[in-house]
Amino acid sequence: MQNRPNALPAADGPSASITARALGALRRDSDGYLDGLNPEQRLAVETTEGPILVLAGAGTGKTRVLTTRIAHLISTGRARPFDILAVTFTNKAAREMKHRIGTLIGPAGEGMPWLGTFHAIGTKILRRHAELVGLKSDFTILGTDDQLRLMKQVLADQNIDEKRWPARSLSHLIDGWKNRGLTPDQVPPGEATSFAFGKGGALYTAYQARLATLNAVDFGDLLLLCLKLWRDNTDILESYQDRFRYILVDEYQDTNVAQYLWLRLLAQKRKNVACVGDDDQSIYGWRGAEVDNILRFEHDFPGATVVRLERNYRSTGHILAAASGLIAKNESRLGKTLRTEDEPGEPVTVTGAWDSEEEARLLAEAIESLQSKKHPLSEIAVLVRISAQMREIEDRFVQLGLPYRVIGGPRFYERAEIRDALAYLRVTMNVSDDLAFERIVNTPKRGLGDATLQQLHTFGRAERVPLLVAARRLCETDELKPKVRQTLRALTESFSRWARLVESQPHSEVAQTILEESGYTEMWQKDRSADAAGRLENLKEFVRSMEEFPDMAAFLEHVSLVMEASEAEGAERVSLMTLHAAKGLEFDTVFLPGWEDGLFPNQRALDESGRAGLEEERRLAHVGLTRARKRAKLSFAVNRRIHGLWSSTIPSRFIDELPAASVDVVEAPAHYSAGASRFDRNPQPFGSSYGTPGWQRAQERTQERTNANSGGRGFGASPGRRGVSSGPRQIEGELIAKSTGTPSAFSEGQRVFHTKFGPGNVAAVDGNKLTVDFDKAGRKMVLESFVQPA
DNA sequence: ATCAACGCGTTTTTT
DNA sequence: ACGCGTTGAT
Repeated sequence: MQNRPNALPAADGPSASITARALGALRRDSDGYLDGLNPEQRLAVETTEGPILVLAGAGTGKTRVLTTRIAHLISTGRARPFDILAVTFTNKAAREMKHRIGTLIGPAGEGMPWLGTFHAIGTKILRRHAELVGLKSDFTILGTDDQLRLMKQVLADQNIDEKRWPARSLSHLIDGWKNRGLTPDQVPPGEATSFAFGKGGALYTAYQARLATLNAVDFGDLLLLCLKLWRDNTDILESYQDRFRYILVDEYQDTNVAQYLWLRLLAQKRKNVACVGDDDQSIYGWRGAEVDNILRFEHDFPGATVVRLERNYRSTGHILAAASGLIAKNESRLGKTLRTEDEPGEPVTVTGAWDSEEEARLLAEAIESLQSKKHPLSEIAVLVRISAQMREIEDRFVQLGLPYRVIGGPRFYERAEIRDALAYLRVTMNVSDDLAFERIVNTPKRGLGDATLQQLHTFGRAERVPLLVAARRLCETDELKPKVRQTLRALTESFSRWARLVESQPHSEVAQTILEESGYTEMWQKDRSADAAGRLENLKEFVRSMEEFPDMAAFLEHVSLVMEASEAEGAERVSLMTLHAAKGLEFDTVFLPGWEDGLFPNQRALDESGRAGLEEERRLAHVGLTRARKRAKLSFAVNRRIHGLWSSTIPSRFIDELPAASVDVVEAPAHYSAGASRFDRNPQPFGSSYGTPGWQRAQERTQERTNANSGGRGFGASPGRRGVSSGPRQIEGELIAKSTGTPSAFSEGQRVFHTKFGPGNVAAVDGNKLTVDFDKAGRKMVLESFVQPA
């Protein structure tokens, strides 16, 4: 261990004098914020000088260390709030940190101007020096959708077939380069040729040029342009190096190369950089995170102190043992062993189900049983590998009337109506926001179609003016048809009027006016589809949320960086989310369904990234297990529908990797059971027995304990055939009826549901065509395959 | 302009 | 299977 207390002379000159530290110690005692830290945590807080890596295992008090460290720096007088740079990945994490610092040292922590996400801080820096990287300081930040639209334009400009070379791929490619800190001229020649017959690099250049003319940046640029700024202007770099006396980084294992370079440039001079993270929780490799950054820390920052936080304050012994045993199978890790002083608690359970539907049912039943034992639903979570698993589980919850909420669903600001509303505001605030203008020029429909837009583009490009200005000018000419000219003039005049309104009225009222006068609200009011009401609701919430900001510009800035919904908390509900969304959360009871090879570990991760992919999947499993305080319940299904096809699956290899002593195999209720062999990892008929790995031994152990009958052998039914062992259930009848496809499954007067038109009654049947009177949409002729019996 | 039919992709998700 | 965006017919 190279950990040493910071009793050695501080390399940093007189600022850390003995008296200063003695005074600090004095204040420290009175504040008492160090009380209750364990020795490792304390070391992590008090080692203020020089590079330090804090390896904080799950539930070891990571955030506490981070916030206490900041409090310590401030209250010992080593730094003032604005001397500290503290970066996080998500706005949520930044908010939480601000809040906790506030409770720790009171209002003194309020003014931490440099606590925020990489992107927020990058934005702040770029706005100050925009002209040095070819921007104006009021540049717009493009979201993913704008980025894609721009990408399409670039491809069209270069006459590249978008079918063959989709904009999405190009977007990925360029994002990948930006994640690695590469500007167009730095892209390795071999890679630049990999898209559209060698045009990859040229397209990147063209895309950047388009961004520049729009005075816009994408998310990657927020970091990349900082790098450029600092490399080209050493004096500015130095001013930031001096400004940030202490640097703290949260979730260091999630940093990508660009972020690493960004940090390294800033930390180079003072080297007071504290990175907190956990290599065992690195689960974002697929979006550019480099586990290597954390694995290489000691190499990158020679003489770094490494502190391991291994005492877990969250989970019981069995849960921790299961998680530790599993993660120990990974080779690329720095190595930590979590320990707890908590009791062993309940073993982790493993349950096999015949199919995913039975799995969902067992899961819901287990939750109901917990509920009846007075376990709060808010302390129960279901964590799935992929979102597609959610549907069946939700169906079950809905049937049982179990209240649940999905965490990390479609984000508020990504909803179409919100993006439309934002586009109106953006154009109002900035006439040259062409992308926003294009989005709403014909929303609601005003008869301004492609042809008109094309004209605007041509004119705008020729005159080098934004689309809105082009529209204004074109209205002065005779080049437009009278009708088009009139609507277009009305629109441009509206925007001018709204822009003036911004000067004189509260911004949320202006927004309200814009939405009404533009006909946007009306568009949704007229819309009879099922979700229109929800959209109007969202718009209302959107306008309301603006009031929290001083002005329109501040609001737009916030929105472009913060893509989160403010969801009502605290309701008594089960939480349902992906494993990724669960990072950082904890619950008393955690259900982990779908532990099957191919699903988890995910086949695609395996195919694309091989061993590294498997290890990342294993880390994901580790993250899942360590979310649980008291109970972790794994399950798998032996049959699952994948892309619509039923296929048989085998239990996840991760199950075998769990330490048997901490795992209980739980039988599904008897009437569904086809015998113990349901758990065979090789579910061919008459189960050819390949190895009989550890977890079956665990099963035997349980069987002894529960005296269960283990008489079965093989499946008795071919894997594809359903319903043999799962008992009579109505759902299956329905499925069979659907798949056998009788010609006239519907009859007059029947109640049906159409995905677009909602519920209605069948008025007439004609072969596979139905005439339906919909409750909201009126009488329509629809194909049978578009409706379901309701 | 609207709606049905066709085709495609389909892990995870933040900023 | 399913949900999407795009195409093609009215």
